[in-house]
Amino acid sequence: MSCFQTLKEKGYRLTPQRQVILETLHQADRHITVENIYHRVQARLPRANKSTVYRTLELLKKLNLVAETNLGGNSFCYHHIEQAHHHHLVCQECGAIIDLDESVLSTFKDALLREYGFIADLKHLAIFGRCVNCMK
Amino acid sequence: MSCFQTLKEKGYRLTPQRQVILETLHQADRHITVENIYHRVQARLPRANKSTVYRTLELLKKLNLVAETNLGGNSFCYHHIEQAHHHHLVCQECGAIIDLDESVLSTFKDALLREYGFIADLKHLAIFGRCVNCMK
DNA sequence: GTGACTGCAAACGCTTTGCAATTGA
DNA sequence: TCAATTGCAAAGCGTTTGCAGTCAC
Repeated sequence: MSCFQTLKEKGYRLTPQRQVILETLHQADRHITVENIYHRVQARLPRANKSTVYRTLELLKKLNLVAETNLGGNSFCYHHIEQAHHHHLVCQECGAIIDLDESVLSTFKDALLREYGFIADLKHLAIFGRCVNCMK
Repeated sequence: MSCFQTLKEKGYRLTPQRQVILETLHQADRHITVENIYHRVQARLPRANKSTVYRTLELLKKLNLVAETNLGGNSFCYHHIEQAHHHHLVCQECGAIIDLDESVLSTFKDALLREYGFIADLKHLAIFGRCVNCMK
């Protein structure tokens, strides 16, 4: 996996814990909570500790390998940064989470740059509202 | 203040604590943290307790009188919902928070409705990125 | 071999809750 | 009056940290 290389290149060690956490993030095709990551890691490395998960996520965030998102709960969600969809429409009624393509945002980003000189980093965006089904 | 009426109409009591909290939210022209609200309330009601602030904010949220926003820190920010600016551009470099007008978002919201049938509730939006000054 | 990394346990900060006393209507 | 509301203290929960032992390189 390419992120294994990235770790090594930057001088970080490729420990089993980090491998499993990275693989977990890849396998989870969408957002995933710390709790969830921890459980999946523990299934493969029973002695693994939650602090390691937190510390690894912090490292991966720093290396821009994962993105941190607040989807409305008390805890954060994470996803691997190479994934196709980086944006979420979160239905506040049924909790559905719809992936949103980058392309939809381009005109909006352009407007922000034009009007405010602001370079929007929309990797972590979550938009709240009500989905099609709940509008019926 | 109109929100005093709203409280009463819905059968809630207008206590001094709630008055002061509401006034504090009005006086704070922008987002304000629980900690900040608490300090301002305490200045006027020395015996006031932080749980009261939390409980009042929860009530006001339920009544749609205040909006809760996560501006990136560990704690949430609040602002009175009648205010003109509901959106924030948060500079991840210098921490600057720029108010963003609703109008900029209208085309974006329209696109979401058109493409996904999704009614976006953009009252609480915070957009991360880099501001003009930090781009120099 | 050695410093980066981990597990453990304890601390931390924000938020919530149970309960008895208080108070607005 | 009396249920809604408050203050207080304690618990809850996600996250962070200090440290001694371990392990990748």
